[in-house]
Amino acid sequence: MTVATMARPLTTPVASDEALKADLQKKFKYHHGNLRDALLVAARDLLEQDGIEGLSLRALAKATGVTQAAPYSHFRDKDELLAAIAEEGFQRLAIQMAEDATGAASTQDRLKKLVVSYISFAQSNKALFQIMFGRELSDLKRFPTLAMTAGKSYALLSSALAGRLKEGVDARFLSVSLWSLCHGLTTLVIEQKLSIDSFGTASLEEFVARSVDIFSPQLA
Amino acid sequence: MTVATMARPLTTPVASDEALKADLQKKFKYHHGNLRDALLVAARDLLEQDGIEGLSLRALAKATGVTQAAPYSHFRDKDELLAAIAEEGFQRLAIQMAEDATGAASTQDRLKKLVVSYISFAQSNKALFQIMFGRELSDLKRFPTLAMTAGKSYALLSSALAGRLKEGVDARFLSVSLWSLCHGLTTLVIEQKLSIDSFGTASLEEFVARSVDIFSPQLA
DNA sequence: GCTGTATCTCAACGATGCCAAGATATTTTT
DNA sequence: AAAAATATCTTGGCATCGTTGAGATACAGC
Repeated sequence: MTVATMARPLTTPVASDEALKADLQKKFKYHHGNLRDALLVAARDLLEQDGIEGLSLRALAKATGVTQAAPYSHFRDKDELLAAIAEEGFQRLAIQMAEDATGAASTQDRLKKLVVSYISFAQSNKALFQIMFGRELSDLKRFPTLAMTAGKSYALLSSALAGRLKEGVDARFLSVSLWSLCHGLTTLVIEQKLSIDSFGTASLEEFVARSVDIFSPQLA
Repeated sequence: MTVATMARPLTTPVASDEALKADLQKKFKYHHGNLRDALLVAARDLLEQDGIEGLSLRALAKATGVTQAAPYSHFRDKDELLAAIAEEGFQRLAIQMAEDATGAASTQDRLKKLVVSYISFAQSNKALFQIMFGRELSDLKRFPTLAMTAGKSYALLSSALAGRLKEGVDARFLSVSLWSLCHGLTTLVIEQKLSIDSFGTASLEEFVARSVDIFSPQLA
């Protein structure tokens, strides 16, 4: 949350909520003046409130005080909007992970912190995470920058492992393996396929710690 | 595929495609006679052809030669249909996994075969798998049998580990951990978040084998 | 100031999930 | 066997959604 407002160098820059609100206070103009950003901000709010189902272009238009067709001046279709949202999400995820993992004592510790951060992000941004990794973005080829941005969080995991592996261990194999565990646990928790009662906030960290420990013998 | 036609003791029994086709050949009656099953079969076909987006109640109605509102005599809403589809999917998944893992030489071998079976199922039934584990089924409380059936495939993994752990290793922890890795890898592959070029059909099995080997030190 | 472009409104299309009322077949009851 | 009750399907319609085309209005560059 604060992460996003603090970190401004996004490829899809979004005005802070405060500045945006001031923008909306301006006397009504035929031209909104900042509709694209307003839509993205409204989308973030709508996602938090009503989840992924509540996010419709019409609802977004109404939230920004504009007619249904207006968004189409800034996004070719809904997918393009979702791609923008997802890309911002990937940026925030990578930033939060990097932040949360600073000052790690060891490679293992860094891995644990990265994974916990990943899961935490998903938990506090469930709908956003679903957009980022769901099947709403069908044509990945349409949004080439998306895949690149999405790779940043994986790169954090991957580079945390690089050069710290026991001889003979394939780096790519191990990082994909760990990412799979991380991502699988996340989606299962988010989608409530795991009885969460056995994972309190604290015990989830412990779970991650023990999981990463399984990978430790592969490290130098 | 053949698994489903061979194994008939499903909680939601579905007539075989052949028998169903014969059913449809019958002279048209005002009462369809077997609409519920026909809808589920048509849904399976539609899912394979057009994916999850193409699966609409209206398309299903048209496919079974019936008007839009007819399905509502058998399913309260779309979610109830999806739940039935998902439940059948979970049954098939568990059956296939059990089949594919028979005759395993060791615990490790059995685990590998179970995981590979899981991924294979998802690959050859992408849309179905998405329904099973996606967010379409919002209210899990509405379909209490679903969670139970869904647990069967996990139970296979879990019981393959039971009693074969090194002393001091928590069974639940390890099975959830392995399942997370399995499920995460699956969704990432399915959703094309992993560059698949590095995973041929053969090399994916090898990847799974190596992943399971990471867990081996935890086994007795 | 004029022109061109970007932005937004208006009205509409087709598709979707869903529902109420009625018609028709099947089952149950008498 | 006749009648009543129920299950199943049709008809017509509602609201919502993404999307589009035509036109109005503001803005930018000349």
